[in-house]
Amino acid sequence: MPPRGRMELRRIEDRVSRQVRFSKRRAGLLKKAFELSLLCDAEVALIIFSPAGKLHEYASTSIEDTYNRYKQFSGAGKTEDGDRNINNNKDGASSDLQSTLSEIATWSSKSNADDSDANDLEKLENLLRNALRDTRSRKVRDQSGTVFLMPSLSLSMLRESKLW
Amino acid sequence: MPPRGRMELRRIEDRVSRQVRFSKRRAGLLKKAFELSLLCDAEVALIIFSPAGKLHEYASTSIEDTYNRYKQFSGAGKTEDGDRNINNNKDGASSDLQSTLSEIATWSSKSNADDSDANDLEKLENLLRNALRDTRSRKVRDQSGTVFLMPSLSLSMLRESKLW
DNA sequence: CACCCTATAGTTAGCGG
DNA sequence: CCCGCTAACTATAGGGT
Repeated sequence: MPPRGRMELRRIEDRVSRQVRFSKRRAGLLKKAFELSLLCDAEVALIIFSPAGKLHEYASTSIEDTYNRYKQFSGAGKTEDGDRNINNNKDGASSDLQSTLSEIATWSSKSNADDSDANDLEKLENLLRNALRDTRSRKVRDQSGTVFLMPSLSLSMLRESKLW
Repeated sequence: MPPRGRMELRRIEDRVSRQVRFSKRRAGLLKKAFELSLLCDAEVALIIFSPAGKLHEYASTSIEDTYNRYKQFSGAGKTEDGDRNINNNKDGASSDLQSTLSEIATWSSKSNADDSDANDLEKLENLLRNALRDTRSRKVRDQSGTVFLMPSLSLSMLRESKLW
């Protein structure tokens, strides 16, 4: 019944309606931002001020960090490519564990893990999950160039366990 | 064909697929951000760094202005309470999480995660598993099977998430 | 503001160019 | 990367509680 006609793309005049729409769309936007960062391994920072002046935010790492990175970027040329691969690996996946661990390190340094809200907790959980998966799937090459998988615990095994 | 099965809410492993999805979802997110600001007269700032490190942004006014407004705000009228009680542990398990995270942080700072041997990797894996277990122990399931988090701040988003 | 509900507009995964 | 396509999923307007 609702989205029956096409939505008009212009400011909603009715204050009540505008506020309601804001709440719903804000939630949707935050969710999308979260999904983008998680699914695509992107760094996202989102700041929203409601028409009433209330602050809402989302950050895959932290608003400050991302803003600083933004400033550096826009200050220099925007054409530079990946600056996140400190140790330039050929397969790219190798640096993921490292960056994930860095995120966890940053997270833990916030030192409020015990009082975190649902958002933060979920974020942490995903970081841990990713890191765990990376440790398991990590490929290692010995001197002869042979590739083998690092240790233990298969995914299916973990999935069956009570941990998951 | 397209979204045939349900989307799994976790990092996309395939690099090509991840990049493609990033492009599409980035466009969608930017559009949503624009619509929110226009329809609801909200001030929105959005910064996105692609997994490859490329910058994308949207701002209803300007990134700088909105960030400055954000900085003034942070500390005052935020909707979430900050980390004022750093040492407010509710139980013993909480501090375990914290200390585990610290270990992981230390571990990551060794900066050779990619080249570590099997023993170290296994150690890391155990740390991650413990931390993950701790985060999960905070989740509660009611009689209807609905899952929610102990530290409140309800999030319908989380409830609908396929992560749980 | 929170939720719930429903019909429908909008978004998008996976492919092919 | 962009563009198009289609099926299938998601977000959401409007209304009620």
